[in-house]
Amino acid sequence: MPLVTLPDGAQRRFDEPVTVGEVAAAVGPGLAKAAVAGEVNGRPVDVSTEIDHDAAVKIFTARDAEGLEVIRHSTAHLLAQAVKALFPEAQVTIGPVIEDGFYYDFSYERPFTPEDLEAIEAKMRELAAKDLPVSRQVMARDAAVEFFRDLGEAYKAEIIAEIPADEAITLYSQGDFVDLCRGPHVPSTGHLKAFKLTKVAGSYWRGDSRNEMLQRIYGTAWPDKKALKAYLARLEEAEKRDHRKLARQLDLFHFQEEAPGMVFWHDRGWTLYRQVESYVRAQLLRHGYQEVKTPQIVDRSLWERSGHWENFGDLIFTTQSEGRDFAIKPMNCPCHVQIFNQGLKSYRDLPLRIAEFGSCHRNEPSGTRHGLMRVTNFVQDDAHIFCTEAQIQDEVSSLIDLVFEFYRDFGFEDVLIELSTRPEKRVGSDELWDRAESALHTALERKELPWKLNPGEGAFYGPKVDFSLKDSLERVWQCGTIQVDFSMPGRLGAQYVSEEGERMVPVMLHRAILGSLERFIGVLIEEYGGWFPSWLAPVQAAVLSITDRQADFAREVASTLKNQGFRVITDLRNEKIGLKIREHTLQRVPYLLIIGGREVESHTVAVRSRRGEDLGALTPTAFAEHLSAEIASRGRRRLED
RNA sequence: GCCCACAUAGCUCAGUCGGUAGAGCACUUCCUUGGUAAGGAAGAGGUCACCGGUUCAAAUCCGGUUGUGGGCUCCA
Repeated sequence: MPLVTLPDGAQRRFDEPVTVGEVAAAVGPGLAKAAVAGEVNGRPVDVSTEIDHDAAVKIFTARDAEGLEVIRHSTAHLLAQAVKALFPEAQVTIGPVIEDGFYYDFSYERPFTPEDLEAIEAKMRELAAKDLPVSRQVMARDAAVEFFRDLGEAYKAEIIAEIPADEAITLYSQGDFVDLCRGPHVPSTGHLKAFKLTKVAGSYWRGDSRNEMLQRIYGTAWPDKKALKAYLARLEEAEKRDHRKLARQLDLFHFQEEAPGMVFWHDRGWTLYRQVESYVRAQLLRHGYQEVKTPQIVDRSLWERSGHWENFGDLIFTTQSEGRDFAIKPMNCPCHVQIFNQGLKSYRDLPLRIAEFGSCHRNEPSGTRHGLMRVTNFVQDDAHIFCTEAQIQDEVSSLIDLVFEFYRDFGFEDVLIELSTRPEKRVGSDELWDRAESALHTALERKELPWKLNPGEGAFYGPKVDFSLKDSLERVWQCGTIQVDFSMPGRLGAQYVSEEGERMVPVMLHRAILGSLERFIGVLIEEYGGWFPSWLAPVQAAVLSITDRQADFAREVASTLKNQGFRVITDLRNEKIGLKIREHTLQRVPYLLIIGGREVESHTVAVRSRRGEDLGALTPTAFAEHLSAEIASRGRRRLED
């Protein structure tokens, strides 16, 4: 006699065990038809799952996040079914749900072509239209291994063989296709109505580059056609914000073949870069940092002592001169230790914060470069904090605050935090790692921020907390990082004299907040879609004349504003005002100051925002005051408001 | 490094079956001095990424290299 409690608190008693689908039917026929999965006492289940005890039951449709996830998962199975139907030799491996969709990895003798993809998608539609029932069955592990081995599915058999022997395995089948799966799944393929295969790619079996390459097919799935269309439109919009595309349109920077992964910054891009740099520099001053500059090329022996040569030797650019081997600096920390090592330090000097806009070169594996996001030559807003073990907690804690202050000032709210712990290949004793990891862990816990654990992903010298931001296509890029390092100061001979007069080895915190200025600016460009707030905009105002007769006054207004430190250009060309407005608006210049006969007469400028708003006539002084206030508030207050 | 795709004028792109290349915008010159998102006319502009092969003939077919894009792996 199960008593079923629904999410709204309503209860229903059934005389006999019922399925989730029957519960849905009891609520209403519409729900029964739309149900794709359910939840019994918090456990995700199929619509066909039987309930024989009192239980809290939820029923999911395509409109629920949980239901959509089931749809995507089931669409991945549909994809596998279609591939097996068209390419019987292909072997299935795994097919998880990801953001906005799913993928499935296949082992096949050749890569799938775009034409294959079309054929597969057509087959998927055909199978969905047949509305094949999806059924679940339980099998003993060993039997399941044998079952898949007989089918010639070596990968599936390998996966199952790793599940404990006493665990029962669930299999889902639709038509003649059977797959290992925890479920739940939609009751029948007819529930899969809006999907599209998006791309083919290679991927390694078990994500290990030593393994064979599989063929991965990506797809997206939605509750209905309208949502699918909206998603595709959103993708298209996001592509317009691609920083590489905007770089060309806004004349920010370029790359060329002769210097792969190294930026040629144009005037406007470099202006943006300098604004970001000035912001950081001002913050360094406020927060007790020294700013230093260290050499670009340093004898290889220093990198051998620091351990970088051993760990990253193949990625370090080198150069020889007069029989000496130099490394082109791949990072700044060993150099900062050299500065620390000059003169004997006292515990009174700690914490000592050494910052640098450090230009680094790394010969990244080909295939990893990506616009500004992953480059060969980049500048870190790097700093190393030398401190005692007792000071770690406070330093890390204020660093986390600082990271969030920076990101907020640039307009980022969506920050992902990860704690990465000791990797297999590392230096330092386990006891040191315990202390370093717990320092970061405690700091995060005290902030009560959401964060994710990344076991084994730390640097070779210490654990780290990473802060990541997303680009326009929701790709995640690591920007900020805070790392605790008990090893390198000792390796490189850093010491200070303690209160007791003993020589001690300091702890070193590595930290970057923006990460690389290149990457950060890449994300920044996409975040704003090129519509930078005035404090960052490469050009803050353009003075446009209507005819030649206003040229002198226009020049005068521009030079007055420039003398006050504003970034202003003039456009005195013999062109119609409409064309000038169009061009500077497309360049996203925040304010257009238009000068015709009337303005010359009244000593004003007609102000137009890049959004097309007419802000009326202002004297140059009044405009300057407004713009100053807007810049000082970092865009939180706009002249247009 | 691995898998797939791509590389044609400054930009965005077309170029069929292998027969020495085309558009729009931008650029230059001239006309136009026009009040809030494209005024008009004319002109110039290409070793079809690079190297090699097949062919009477290659932007086009084949191989390689480099770069770029989408993923995978990596990222101190």
